[in-house]
Amino acid sequence: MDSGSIPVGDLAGGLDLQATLESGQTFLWRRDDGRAYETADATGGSAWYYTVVVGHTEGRADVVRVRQREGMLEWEATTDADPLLAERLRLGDDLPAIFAEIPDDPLLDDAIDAYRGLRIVDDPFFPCLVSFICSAQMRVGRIHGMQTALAREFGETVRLDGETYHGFPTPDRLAAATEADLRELGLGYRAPYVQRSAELVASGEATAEDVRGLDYEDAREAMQAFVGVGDKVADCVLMFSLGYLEAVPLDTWIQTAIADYYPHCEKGSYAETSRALRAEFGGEFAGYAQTYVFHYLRNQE
DNA sequence: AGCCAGGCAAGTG
DNA sequence: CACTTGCATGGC
Repeated sequence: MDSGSIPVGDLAGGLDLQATLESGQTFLWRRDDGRAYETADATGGSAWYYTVVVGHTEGRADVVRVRQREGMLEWEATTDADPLLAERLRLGDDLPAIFAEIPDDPLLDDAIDAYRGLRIVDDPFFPCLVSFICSAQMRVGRIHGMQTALAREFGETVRLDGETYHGFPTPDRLAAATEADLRELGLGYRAPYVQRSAELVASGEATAEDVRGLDYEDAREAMQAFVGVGDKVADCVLMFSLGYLEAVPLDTWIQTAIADYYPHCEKGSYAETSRALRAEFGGEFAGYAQTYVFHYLRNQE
């Protein structure tokens, strides 16, 4: 077991680990105090979170545990987690510079003040894709539960200190699952979408490389080659895995925010409304603004 | 009991 | 192109 700590007080804009991991942008981390993961709560501030990383070390999966305490991001892992955490948590993002690009308005100011230090994540593509295919018409807590179930049933196991951990399943493994297998895990009508998209990735018929590097709106179209991916899911994967920080996923919460705060942005179609809200949120880092607003609104009664 | 949740695919006009 | 319908499931 390796360990280390990263002084996050020195980072531009700091870090709020709990908000970052529990804001519904990643479903690959679990809190090992066993508490609910549905919304942020006061006890999560120094909780341990863990994930299983597949493909970081040749020939095996790694376990990484982190917690934030006294200005440090402390980690224990079966590998050197410093570079991994810097990538996954986008510790290099200059938050003050990003906030400077986001306009001031009452909602954005409140949301950013409430969760300053929340960072967009950089998740691996396939797990992120599957997570957001599963997200359709589903609450955050249950999406998280589905990914846990997928890992438990189909993921590679890692044993450490007498505990068994499960990594996220590979495309091959989920492509080989049947729709009935996946329905048994509670995926509902999303089951065939996950299976068919896994086949596309496993066969190479559609991959992240078809999308990476395209201009944002072309990338959003290209994402829809995957089954179960429309405009909204595409935007989530683009932001949380492929680094398109201008993406503004229009989910039900954001639609409500548009109606309540930005009615002039409602243009009748996803593409036009998204474009208008992207401009309203300052363009280049509009996704950051969107993610703060989503987390903020979702945690208001 | 009904309504809702980080929507999408398929069918129709 | 826009619009409508069907789709799983658990929590409130």
